[in-house]
Amino acid sequence: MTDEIPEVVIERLPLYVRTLELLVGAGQEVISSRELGDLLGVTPAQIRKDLSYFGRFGKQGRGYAIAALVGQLRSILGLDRRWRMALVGVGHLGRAILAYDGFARQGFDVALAFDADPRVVGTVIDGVPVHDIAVLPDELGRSPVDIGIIAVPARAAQAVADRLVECGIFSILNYAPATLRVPAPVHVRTVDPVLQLQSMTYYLKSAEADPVPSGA
Amino acid sequence: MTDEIPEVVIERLPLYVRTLELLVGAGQEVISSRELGDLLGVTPAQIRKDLSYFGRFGKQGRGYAIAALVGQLRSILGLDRRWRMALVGVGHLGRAILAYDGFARQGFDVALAFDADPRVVGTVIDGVPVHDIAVLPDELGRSPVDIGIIAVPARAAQAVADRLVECGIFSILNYAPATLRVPAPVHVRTVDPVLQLQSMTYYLKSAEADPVPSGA
DNA sequence: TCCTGTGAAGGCTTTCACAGCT
DNA sequence: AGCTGTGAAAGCCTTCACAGGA
Repeated sequence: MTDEIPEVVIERLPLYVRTLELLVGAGQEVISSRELGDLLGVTPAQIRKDLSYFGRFGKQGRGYAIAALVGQLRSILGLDRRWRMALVGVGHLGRAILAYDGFARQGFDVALAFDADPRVVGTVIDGVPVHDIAVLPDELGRSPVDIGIIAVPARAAQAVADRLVECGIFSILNYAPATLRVPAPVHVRTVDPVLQLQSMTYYLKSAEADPVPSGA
Repeated sequence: MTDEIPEVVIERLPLYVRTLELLVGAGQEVISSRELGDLLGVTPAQIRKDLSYFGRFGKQGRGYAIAALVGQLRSILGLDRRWRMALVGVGHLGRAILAYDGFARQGFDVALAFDADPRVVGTVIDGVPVHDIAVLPDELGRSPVDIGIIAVPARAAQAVADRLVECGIFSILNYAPATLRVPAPVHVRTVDPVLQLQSMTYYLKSAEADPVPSGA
């Protein structure tokens, strides 16, 4: 009964949370949709509509009590608990992920790691044990996680995704430059800065051809 | 006269290019919109519609000549040349970016770097000279770049973005967990895996409450 | 027969605009 | 007066469905 809230709305909520938490830290107690919209670069109507999917959090004439709203949104998003993640691939990128403390600071713990290279299997990196990818099902059975992180070469990414799905993983954060096909209930988010650069160049190119974008 | 091609379309083109290049490498010469759609998880109609914004690249009854299509798309996106980038922030993340060869392999060169820390200013990391952020305008005047990469702490990100914009930068790849406000002609793409995790947990949470997603 | 290119339809998302509460 | 919550309108994007070419 996940009553059809548009995915775009869900994807904006973390943005609201982040900015509201900054305001809490700054001591602000109340904010209007207009003010929050200005900070985020979205329209006030969009903020009000988004929030209205989940309840009535505001006070007419005043705005939203920031601390209370943050609490509600964190609870809606499931950010009121910690989440366990398994990392697959401990090459350059995987190691950077293990060394990064930003996930843990936000409640996401990398609990275990996997790799195919026998030279790293059995080691512990930044406190995280590295297992052989072959024992993925065993280890995830013993020590279940909520989220899988893929940090392997593109050519291996689909096979890893398939295995994670087989192990009952429903959420995948994919760092490989590959399009992953997964069954419907599984969610994939891909981190791919090259793809992002490759779409920005379209506008750079157009701008060069037409240095005054307003004209003609 | 950038005749209003929806941004979502532009953002899909690099995806098409990537998959088509894989097929070229595998020796395939022709592909139908249905086949490409299957590989990418999008509808054939969407692929045909997207491509139709730019021309008529297909042959009825046959499909698209892959090599030719890749060439067209790369040219449309501006991927038929190299692009110069400036990195701001050479902390952990910035160094990982400098060490990463994936940008250069795709035609994006980090030409120079900036930081505020006097201990790194003047050094050369992975072949890239690190300048003081204070001389950003001078250095970019001397050695212009097309794209700025922000890899500084969130609290400093907006100020860096403002400076890059002042220096005439129109494209920014932002790794800081911050919402950047920039004037209209400037494009920002943000890389923020935490935000992506924070929206996936919504679905994990719902699934736990309702283990059989299909039921009433 | 197979598949593209494309108007039209359909569906989804954003924005408007205002009743109603503080 | 100020601001929310929300139906309705507008706008945008995707999908349909088919004419027409190979």
